[in-house]
Amino acid sequence: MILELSFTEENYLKAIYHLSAEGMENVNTNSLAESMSTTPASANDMVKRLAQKNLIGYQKYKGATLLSKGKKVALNIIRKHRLWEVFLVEKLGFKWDEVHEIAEQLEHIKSPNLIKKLDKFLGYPTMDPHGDPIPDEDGVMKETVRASISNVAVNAKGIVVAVNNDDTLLLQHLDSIGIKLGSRIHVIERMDFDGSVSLTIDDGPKQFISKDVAENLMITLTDKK
Amino acid sequence: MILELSFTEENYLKAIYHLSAEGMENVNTNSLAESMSTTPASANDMVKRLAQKNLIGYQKYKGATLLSKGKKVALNIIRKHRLWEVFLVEKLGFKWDEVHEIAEQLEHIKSPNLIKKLDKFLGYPTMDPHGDPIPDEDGVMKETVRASISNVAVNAKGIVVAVNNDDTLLLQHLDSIGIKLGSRIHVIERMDFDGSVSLTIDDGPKQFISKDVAENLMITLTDKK
DNA sequence: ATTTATTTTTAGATTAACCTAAATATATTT
DNA sequence: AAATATATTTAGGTTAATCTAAAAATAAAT
Repeated sequence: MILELSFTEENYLKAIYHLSAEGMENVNTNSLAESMSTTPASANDMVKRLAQKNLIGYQKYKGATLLSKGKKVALNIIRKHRLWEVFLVEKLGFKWDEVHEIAEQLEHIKSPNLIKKLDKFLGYPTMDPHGDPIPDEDGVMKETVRASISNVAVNAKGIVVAVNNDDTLLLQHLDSIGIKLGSRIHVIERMDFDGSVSLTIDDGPKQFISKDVAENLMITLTDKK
Repeated sequence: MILELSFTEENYLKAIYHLSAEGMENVNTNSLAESMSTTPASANDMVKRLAQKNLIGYQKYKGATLLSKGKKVALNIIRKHRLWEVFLVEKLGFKWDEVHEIAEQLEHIKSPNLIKKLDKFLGYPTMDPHGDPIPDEDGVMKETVRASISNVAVNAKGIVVAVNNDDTLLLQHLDSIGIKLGSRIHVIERMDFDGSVSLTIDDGPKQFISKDVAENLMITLTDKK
């Protein structure tokens, strides 16, 4: 049987997934309603509907949990969302912080073939522009590791997700060499004697940063397995 | 005021546009219902709704016509549809006859900025993979001219929309040199003494076709103005 | 010019997704 | 363990988009 879900149903499943991932064992009605910007009554209606379709488990007053079917749907939506974000940033030139809204729409386009081809077109990325991992077709995500550039292996690729220091001079320096949140980093070499690092930023020319800068730059990378 | 239309409303406006373009002065309820694969009662409901929003003109028993506001919306949807089709074919490698369904979904994504950037990414195309013209941001379409390759100017670019002959040998020949409906043709040279033509197919290597073949191949091209 | 056929409209229902307000459970305090 | 607070559910209603069946208007045919 082909499972035809509405945009709303898909969004609820996604919200339940995210709340679960944040540690909520049983997703309660109020959190879900808040996360969906709606009323508890509406969320409750939807929870009943999704439970009846065997996408989530639910008992009165006990909250909701994704069942395998629902989890698969949620991860597929997240996969689509993140792939589209990569497309918007890398192909269309959007900034990493402009793409969420648009991806929220694109994630509901129904065509497995489209996503296969998009994935290929993008070079099978494993991470979105925010540094979050992209689930594969079976819903499997590579673990995301967050580390300072001074600690990652040579040849590592990752995305800048934080700067551990709000020193104006550092921020200005980063700006001048073109590093910002969302920048794609490829670490090329680390000099032993002073800990400085050579790397590329968004596939640009090779650049050098000092140990001091490297230590303050956090990137996420996807670990094998 | 920001005009927020549902997918359904957008689809009805598009259908009314297409029926009008096919020569129907006042779009009647039955045709509209058929074109939307729904009942006359439903089409009638929607016509009333669209008329109330000043998108179409409508009088009982007299059918519907697009008003300027509605026409603008319709042309914008068509613009988005056709740009997405170009993307699907040229960037993702879909066949020209596989993209309609997906573009029907993508055309409803709301983000003017997205379409601007997509248009740029695609190199500001003026024609979709079926040879239909793409309206610009103001809803203006270049006229589409349909002509045999033996008649078009040297340097013309167009899309194969018909083969004026169903001779099996011709069709096999076209197949062997890689010409099919939807192929992008760039005419490079025409030899005066025998009427043969050199051209590229989908930006491939230069190829030659005889006068006989050229005469039977119809392409569309967009005319200046 | 009636009759017949077709088209269009209305009336009345249904379903998904929402809402508010009230009722009921569960949790937390005292 | 009562009382109070919070969370959850139910009851009842709304709107968009659909439907079927019947009524009304227009068009076509005899």
